[in-house]
Amino acid sequence: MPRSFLVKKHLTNKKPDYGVLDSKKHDVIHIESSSSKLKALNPHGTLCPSGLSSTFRMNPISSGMYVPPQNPVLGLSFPFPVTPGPLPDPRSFPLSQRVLQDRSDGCFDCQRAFLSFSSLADQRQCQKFFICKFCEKEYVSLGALKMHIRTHTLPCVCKLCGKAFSRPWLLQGHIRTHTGEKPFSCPHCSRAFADRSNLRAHLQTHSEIKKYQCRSCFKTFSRISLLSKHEEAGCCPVS
DNA sequence: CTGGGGATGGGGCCC
DNA sequence: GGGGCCCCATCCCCA
Repeated sequence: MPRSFLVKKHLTNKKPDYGVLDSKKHDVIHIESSSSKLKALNPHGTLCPSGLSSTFRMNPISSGMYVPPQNPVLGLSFPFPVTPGPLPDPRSFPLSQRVLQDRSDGCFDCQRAFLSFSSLADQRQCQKFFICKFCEKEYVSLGALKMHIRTHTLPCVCKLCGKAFSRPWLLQGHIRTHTGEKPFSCPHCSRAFADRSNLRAHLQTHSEIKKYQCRSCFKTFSRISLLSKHEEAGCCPVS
């Protein structure tokens, strides 16, 4: 359920070793482009001896993508599309790749590796990140991090069954499963729900035109999950 | 297999 | 900065 633009998630299964990062600041590699040519620079701005040919290799799985060897500090790879001429705006990348682009937009004051194109160098900015000590997720604000940490500490405990939740209102919703309280009523039928989101999903069942439509057969569905199942069944091959 | 309800998770926004 | 709420998403289960 990757939805947030704030949380930084690791694209690869291998997580970065921040301890190593802290101790080997000088090993961070800065990768730049010159037109369509790529070169690897060290933090001092000088060309890495290995140069492009030994720094990048073609991804055997995804043609058209260059996948550099894992960053020696972060243990991460930085895949990005290869396009001759002007390089694309990273914001146009799929979110999964944009996360890595965002991650790379730090500076050496932050002791973070970064990956950028020279055409976008002026867009680079110093940006602090707040890292969860439990799972290493990164957040752009301390408040967001504190909120996230609650998902680990689970401070809200149900007195009736002992189940713990990260937020008071999650506990409140859970308590309704004990009390049977259903404050959210459907205006079209007699049904009532304990959760507003579930009422919203229910309201879709009253609508002739559902929110989610198949691109192939134009059949509509009340939930994205139902549409996904429909597409996976083969009605709407992904173009 | 499909559609829908129940329960829950998590980031964002507002006060 | 914290709490409450919103919205979206997902998983599980059942008819």
